[in-house]
Amino acid sequence: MPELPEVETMRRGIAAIVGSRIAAADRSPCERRPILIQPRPTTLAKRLVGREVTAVDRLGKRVVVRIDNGDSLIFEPRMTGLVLVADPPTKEHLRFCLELTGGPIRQVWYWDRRGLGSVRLLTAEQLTSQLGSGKLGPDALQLSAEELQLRLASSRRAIKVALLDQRAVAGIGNLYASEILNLAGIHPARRCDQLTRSQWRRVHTCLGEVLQEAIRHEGSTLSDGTYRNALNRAGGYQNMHRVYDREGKICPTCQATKIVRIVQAQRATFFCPKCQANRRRRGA
DNA sequence: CCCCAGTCCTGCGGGC
DNA sequence: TGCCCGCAGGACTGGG
Repeated sequence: MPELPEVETMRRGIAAIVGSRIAAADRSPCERRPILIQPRPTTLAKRLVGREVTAVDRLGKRVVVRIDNGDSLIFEPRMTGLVLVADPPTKEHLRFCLELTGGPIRQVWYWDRRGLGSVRLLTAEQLTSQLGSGKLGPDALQLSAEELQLRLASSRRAIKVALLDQRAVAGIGNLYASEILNLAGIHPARRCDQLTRSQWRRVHTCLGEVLQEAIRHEGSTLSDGTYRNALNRAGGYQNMHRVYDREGKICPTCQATKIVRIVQAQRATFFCPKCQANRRRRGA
C-alpha cells in the first residue's frame, strides 16, 4: 500500500536524523518469521555503528538513509511496512531498530505486519546496479510531461497498468493510479499508444496534483488502518479519494454515475464510466 | 515486448 | 456463533 505519498511522508518523518550518529542497528525480538535483512544483522551492524547519517532520500517507494561512507540503508515497506520514530501500532510486528545519538531522534523503527518488506544496506555500486536508472524509472514528481509521454507512448499496454511499472515511472501504485486517471478523465484500459499529446499532458498534470495533495494530507490510511506516519498517526487523504475502493458510489466529478470496479493485471481498478469514457477524444 | 500466474505474508470479512 | 476461504497487492520470477 505505501506508495509515493506515504513513503515521502515516512522520509520527512525521519529527516531530522541527518547529522546524527548511529549507535546501534539490530533486528528487534520478533517471534514472526524474520523479514529480509541484508547483509545479515551482525555484519550490517558492524558496517553501520559509528557512522553518520548524511541524508534521507526517497527512491520510488523506498526510504534511503545515506551514510557517510557512501553506503545506503534502504527501507522498503512493500504492503504493510512502516518507518516510525515512536509508538508502534503493535509491539509484535517490530522488525528492526536503528539507535542514534547527537540529534533529536533517538530511535528509528521498522515495523511490518505482513513482513513482505525489507531492510538492506547497499554500497554505492550495489545501489546503482539494483536501483539505478536501468531498474527504476524517474521519480513521478521529477518528470516532465514530455518525458512521461516519451517513456510510455509507444507501449500497447493499458495506461493504468503502465503507470504501475516502476521501470517506466517510479512511485505510483495501485491506489493513486486509479485516482490520477479519474482526475484526468481517461479510461484506465485506454492503450498508451492511443493517448493524444494533450491527454498525456493531462495525465502528467493530474499525477502531480494527486500526489502533491496526498503528500499534503500525509498519505492514505485505508479501512484496515495499517498505514501510519512516523509518529504513528493516520494520514488524511483517504477522505479525498474520488474512486479508489468506492465501487457503487457516485462519482464526485459528474455527481451522477456510479463508480465501477474492474480487474487489470490482477489488480483492482476503480473508475467512472461517464467521466472516463473509453474513446480517443473526450467531450468532442 | 508483453502477459499471466505464482510467491512471499497476515488480517479481515463474506459466506455458510 | 464459529470456522474456512479468499482477497488485498508491491516486487519479483518463470513460462508462454
